[in-house]
Amino acid sequence: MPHVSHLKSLQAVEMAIRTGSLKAAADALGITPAAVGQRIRALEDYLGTDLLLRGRSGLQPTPELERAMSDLRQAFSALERVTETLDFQRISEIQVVADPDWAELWLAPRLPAFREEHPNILFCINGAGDVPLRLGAPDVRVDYGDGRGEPLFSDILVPVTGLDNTRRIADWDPVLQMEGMPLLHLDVQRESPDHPGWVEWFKAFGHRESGPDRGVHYKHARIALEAVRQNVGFLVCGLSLVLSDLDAGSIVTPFPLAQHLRAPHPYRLTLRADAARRPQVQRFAAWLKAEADKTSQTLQSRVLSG
Amino acid sequence: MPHVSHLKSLQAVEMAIRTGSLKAAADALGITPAAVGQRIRALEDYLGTDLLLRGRSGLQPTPELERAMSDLRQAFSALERVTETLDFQRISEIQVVADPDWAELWLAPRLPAFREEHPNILFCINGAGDVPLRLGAPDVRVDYGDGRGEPLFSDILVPVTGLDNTRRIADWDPVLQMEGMPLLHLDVQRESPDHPGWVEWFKAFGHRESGPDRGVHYKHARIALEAVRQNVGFLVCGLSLVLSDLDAGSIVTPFPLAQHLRAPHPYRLTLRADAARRPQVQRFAAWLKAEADKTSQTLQSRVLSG
DNA sequence: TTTCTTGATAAAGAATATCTTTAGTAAATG
DNA sequence: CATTTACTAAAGATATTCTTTATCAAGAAA
Repeated sequence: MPHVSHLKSLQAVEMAIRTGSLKAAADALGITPAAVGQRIRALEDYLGTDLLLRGRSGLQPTPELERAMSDLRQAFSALERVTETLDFQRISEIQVVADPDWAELWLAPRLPAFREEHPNILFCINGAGDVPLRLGAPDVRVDYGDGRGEPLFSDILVPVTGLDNTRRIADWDPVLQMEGMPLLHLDVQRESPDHPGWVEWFKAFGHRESGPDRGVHYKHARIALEAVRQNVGFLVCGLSLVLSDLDAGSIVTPFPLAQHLRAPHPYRLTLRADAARRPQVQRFAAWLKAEADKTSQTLQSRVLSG
Repeated sequence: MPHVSHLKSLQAVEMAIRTGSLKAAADALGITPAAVGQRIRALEDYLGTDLLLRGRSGLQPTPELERAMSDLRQAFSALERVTETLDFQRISEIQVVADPDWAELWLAPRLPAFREEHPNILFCINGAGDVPLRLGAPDVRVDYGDGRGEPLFSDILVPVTGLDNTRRIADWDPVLQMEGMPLLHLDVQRESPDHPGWVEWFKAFGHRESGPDRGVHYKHARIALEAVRQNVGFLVCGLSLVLSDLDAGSIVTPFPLAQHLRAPHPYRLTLRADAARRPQVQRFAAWLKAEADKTSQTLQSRVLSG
């Protein structure tokens, strides 16, 4: 019983004939043209026969190969059905627990792009999503802090406000511009030194001397930002969480971005050891890191340019 | 267009189902059971689904795999037809030019074993064989001498004779036992100092003082050995060329093998650069070297043990 | 039961196969 | 002609794939 060898070579040959050129085959297979050529030549060497006529602009099977082409096509079309069948069934869910503000304001707007590419992957994020919460440790955690876990990115904290409020600043004291302005805070900003807020910002950059901790406190950044959009007041907030608002113009940064505080800690990613083996989780993690890198870049350039 | 990945894993899965066990699949594929398990698990990990139920004494496809099995079988049966078609066409001939005595007496008796394993490889050895001689340099050369080429083995030269002649020795002069005995020679032994014969042997070990170069001269060792078998006389000959005769008892070595001459040169193998790329030639060369090594071993142990 | 055998699995390192890179060639195109 | 395009060659880097070795579990035999 002759067992089949040179599977990848056969695949390359089939693809080369199907697409009509090594380059096109290479693209289809996600490798370089040189690699396709090598695969094919390996088989040709093994057989001691040429298989492809590399004619001018276009490939042709030699008579030897021609006799096998029908079965070859059939084989790979069957294999494609196999992978399609298997892939289709490969539903997978990922349980995510993350810092609530980050999940709502950074992850949520980015996730649809990932889900479009991976419709088989279902999510449960902080208990809500496609699938119900499961007991036990989540597959993926993203926490703000100095614990373990791979850093994703470190945020930049800046004052933000609604469109109308910027004008109000201009009308007031040119030095202590924020004096008397309505301040908004997050609960964590008074509860934890890891979350700098107005108090720290005024200390660093001035603009106000009295009652830096006065004003409304919100539990969730999303709610606070909603208030900001409605010109309720001024909030110190992670720049990464309002990038789309800034682009849309629904929120503005009233001060130069050079006047910012660095978040004391990064957001950190941890995978449950068990889950880290699943390719779906690996892909999600890789995507998270890539997106986080993009955000890092964006934060950098924003701070530098304005 | 989803291109097919994990080809080898799919092959392993198909074979495992077909044969009913990882071990059997491993044998069929010519690898170890552990490797089969790894291939399969790689795919299972990738998909995030189990594919095989490793039940007690027998494998079963999971429902997920079951849905793909039909196409999977079809794919690999088509691939087997492909390789059969291609393999069938893969006739290949190897042109060999070699020392005639070596070719007739060493290569010829060993070659059938190789040809059994490689029925697609046809030979033309010194102009004769499956296929006619072709013009130009041969694919493989085996020469005796000090030229270029990889040494195969160095021969050991000893006196040989037919069964009946051994008794005659015992009847004669206990010191100069060979005095008066009929000597056989090869043409090359008088024409070339690279081929020691009786003259050199007597000089080294005694047993005769007069007319060491007297007697019949043969062109081919094969003919000379035929005469030896018929008790025509005594011949100094490469031990490697008479191993099967010694085993069969049709020829004997009348003196202790310790009384031997070393051939001044080894047999040497050279491949035409062009031909060396062909896998068939590579396999033949590898086989030659392996057989030569065996012969080396055999010569060693014979000389030492008796 | 205990012991032996067989088949499957895990981990680690070795051996290959495979890919990318870089450079170079020949045909097609402007 | 000069340029582009597709393919090829060689070398080194990277990954996969395999073997080895040891262990485990289950069934067969003592």
